[in-house]
Amino acid sequence: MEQNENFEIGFLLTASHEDVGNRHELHYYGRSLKGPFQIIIDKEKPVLFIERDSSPAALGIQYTRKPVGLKSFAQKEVDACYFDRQSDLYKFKDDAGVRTYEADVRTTERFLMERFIKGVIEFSGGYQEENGIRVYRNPQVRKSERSLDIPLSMLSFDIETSRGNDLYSIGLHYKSSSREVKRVYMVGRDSGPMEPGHGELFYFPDERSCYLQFERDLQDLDPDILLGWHVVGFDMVFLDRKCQSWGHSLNLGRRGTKVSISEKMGGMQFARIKGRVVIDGPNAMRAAFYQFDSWKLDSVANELLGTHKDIQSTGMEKVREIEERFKNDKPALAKYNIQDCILVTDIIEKTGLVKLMKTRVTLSGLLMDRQGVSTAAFDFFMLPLVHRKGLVAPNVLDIVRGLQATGGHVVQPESGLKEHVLVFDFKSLYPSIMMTFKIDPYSRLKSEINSVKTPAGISFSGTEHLLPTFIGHLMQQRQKAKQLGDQYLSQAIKILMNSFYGVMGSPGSRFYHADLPTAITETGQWILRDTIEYFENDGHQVVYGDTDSIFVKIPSGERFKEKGKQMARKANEHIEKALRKHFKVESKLEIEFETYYRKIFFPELRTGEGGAKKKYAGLAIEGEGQERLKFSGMEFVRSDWTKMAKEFQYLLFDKFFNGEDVTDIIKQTVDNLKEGKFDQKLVYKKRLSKKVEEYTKSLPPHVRAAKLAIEAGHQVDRDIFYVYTRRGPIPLELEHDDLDYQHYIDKQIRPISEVVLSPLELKFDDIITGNQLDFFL
DNA sequence: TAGATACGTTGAACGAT
DNA sequence: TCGTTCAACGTAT
Repeated sequence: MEQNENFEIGFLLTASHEDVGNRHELHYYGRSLKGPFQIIIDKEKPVLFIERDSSPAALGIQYTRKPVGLKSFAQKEVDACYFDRQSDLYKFKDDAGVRTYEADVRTTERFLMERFIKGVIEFSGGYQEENGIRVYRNPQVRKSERSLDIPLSMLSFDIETSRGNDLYSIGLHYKSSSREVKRVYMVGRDSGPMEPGHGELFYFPDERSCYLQFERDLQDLDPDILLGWHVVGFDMVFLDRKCQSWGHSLNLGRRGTKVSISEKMGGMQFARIKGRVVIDGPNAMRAAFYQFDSWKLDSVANELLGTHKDIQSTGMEKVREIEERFKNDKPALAKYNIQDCILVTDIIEKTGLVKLMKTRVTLSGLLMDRQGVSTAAFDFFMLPLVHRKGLVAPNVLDIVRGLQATGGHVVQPESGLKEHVLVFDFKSLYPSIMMTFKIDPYSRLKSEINSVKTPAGISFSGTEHLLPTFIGHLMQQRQKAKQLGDQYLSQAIKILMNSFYGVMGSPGSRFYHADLPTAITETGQWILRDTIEYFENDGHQVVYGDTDSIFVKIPSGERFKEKGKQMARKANEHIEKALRKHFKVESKLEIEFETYYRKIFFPELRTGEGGAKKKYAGLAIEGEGQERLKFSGMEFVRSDWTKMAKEFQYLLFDKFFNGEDVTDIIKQTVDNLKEGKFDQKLVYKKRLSKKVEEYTKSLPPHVRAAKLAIEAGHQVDRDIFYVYTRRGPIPLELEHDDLDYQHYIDKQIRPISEVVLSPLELKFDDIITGNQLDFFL
C-alpha cells in the first residue's frame, strides 16, 4: 500500500498526439480527485515493423531499425523501426516500398495498451501549473488495480440562429457535483432579465462579443464533457464558421485549444477537442442502443422525462417563432434557449449514459470518444498479448477478404396458430462457442498444438489461446455485476463480448481470418441442429428456431415453468455429452428456458410459400401469470409502418388470440380512417441512407418526399417523415390535406388483416364492403 | 473515426405483351 | 397491363 502513496489516480478523458519540432508528443487529459490534469509523454516513439529481409527505399527520414525477436503471422522475422515523428512514420509507410506491420496503430493507444492502462491511470512525478491545469511531463505511469468512479462535470450548450446566418443567442448549462450554472448570451439591446429561476441573461452589442464571452466562461467553468443535441453537426459547425470570419478560432478545448472539425464519410461531422469529451445526444444514445420513433429533442425528452420544449413547433414554424421572439421578446427566446440546454443535461443524466461510457472505457481501454470502434477495442486487448507471444499483426489495409462465412441456422416454421410453446435460448452462444472450442486468432495460428477440431473441420489449439480466457473472466464479472445490480457494468460487458465475433469476421480488423467466423457460425449451426434433434428424439415437436433459440411445443396442462427448467437441464446434459463425444471438448454452452407462449402465430410468407422466418406474434405468460402480447419482426415492431397500422395490428391479434371476432375491428378501423380519425397516425418514417442526389437507380417514395421537402427549403436530416396524399408521398412539412385513405386501406390495413383472415378463410374485401354477411346466410 | 449474416417486404424499373 | 427483377430499408439474432 505504501508504494501507492506517491501515485495519483485519475481517469483519462482524451488522447491526442502531435509532432513538436523534431519530437513526437502524446497528450493525455484526464481528471483525478485533485482536478483536471494533463500528461505529456515525449519519450514514446512511433513504431512500425518491417520484415527482416526487406530493404526500404532511402527517403531521407531518420529512424532506428532494431531487431526485436518478433515474427509476423506467417513466421517471418521482423525488425522494429522507431521514428522521431509520426509524419515520418506515415511517409515511410507510404513511400518506402516495403510491407509494414502495425503501422496504423495509434501511438496514443499503443502506449496505454502495452501498459494495460484502461482508462484509469496511476501517475507520479512533478508538474507545472499551466493555464490552470496541472501538466505532468513524462511522469511515471502504470495501470491501476483500483476502481475509480470520478464525477465528471458537464456543460450543455445550444445556439439559436436566424434562418440565415445570424447568431441570436447561446445557452449554457453547466453542472458538476458542486455547482450549477445557467446562462444565456444574447445579441442585441438589453431587453430585461429572464423569468426568475431560469438563469442569467447577458446582452452583447454584436455576435463576436457575445460568442467571446461564452468562450471565456466555458474556459472558466472548464467542463470535462460538452453536451448538446446535434451539437457537432450544427452548433459547432456554425460557430466555427463564425469564428473563422472573425479571424478567431473555436477555442473550446482545454488550455484554450481549438476544436477541429472534420468531415466523416456520409457528410457527418466529427469534432476533435483536447481535454473534453463531446457527447452528441442522438449519436451517443444510438450507440447505446436506445431507439425512438423520432430523435427530435422534444420527442426524446417527452418519452424519457415527460416534459416538453418551450417551443413545440418544428421546421419553418419554429424558425419563425424564434425570429419573432428575437425581435419582440428576447427574454422569452432566452428561456427557450436555456430550457433546451437543461433538457439535454437531464436526458443524459436520466439515461446514465456517462456512467455506461465510463464503464466501457475501463473494460475496453478505448477512451470515451472511441467507444463503438469495435475493431480498435479488439486491438487494445489482443495486440499486447500477441506481442508477448512473439508476434506482430498486419496493417488493416493488408487484410484480404476470404470466403464469406455462413450465418446462423433458421428453421422455417409451419404457418398458423400453435398453443403451449416454450422458447429456449443459448446464453451468449457465440462467446460460449469461442470458449468451448478455444477459437481466436492466436489459437488458429497455433492449431497444431493440442488441436481441437470444430464441426466445420477447422482446428484451433486447445491450450494456446488468449480470447477464451478473457471471455471467461468477462462472463464471471457479468454474473457478479448482475447479482450486485450493476446494470451499467453488465451492459458494458455484454456489448464488448458481443463485438468479438463481428470483429473477427470483419476485414476491417487486422485479426480477421475467414476461418474464425466460419468456425464459430458452423459450430452454432451444428449445436442448434443437434439440440433440435435431441428435443425431437425426446418426443417434442420443434416449431421454430433461429440461430440460438428453439421453440418447442409441450402438451397442455403442464406447469410450464417447472417443465421448462427441467427440459433445459436435460438439454444441457445432452449437449455436454454430445460435445465431449464428438469433439472431446468441455462444453461452456448453456441453454435456458426463456418464454412460455400460451399461443403463438406464425404468418404465411407474403411472397412465397410456407411460414415466414423471423416473424411471429405470441401471447406470452410472464412471471406472475400476466399475459402479454409479443411481436417479432411483424409490422408492429417496424419503424417504417404507420402508427395506425401498428395499433391496429395489436388490437387485431388481441382479439385473434382471445378467439374473438376480428371482422368488427377491421371494419371499424377502415371506417374510422375514412372519417379522418387517424389523420395524425398516418405518417411514414424512413431513413435516408445516402444523400438525396445519390438515389439514381430508383426513386422510392421516401426519397421523393425528401426531394420535395428540400425543394421547399426545409432541412432534412437522417429520417424523413411523410404521408400519402392523392398527389403521392408528401413530406410532413408541406401541406397535406388530401390524404389518400384508399392507399392506407390497401397498403396498411389490408395486408395486416389478411394475415389473420386467410387462415379463417375470410376475405378482406367482403368484410369492408359488408358482404361478409353472405357468409352467415 | 468499418462488428457479422439471414430474411421479408415494398415499390420502382424493366421488358414482354 | 402484367410478371419479374432489383434497390432499399428495417429487422432477428
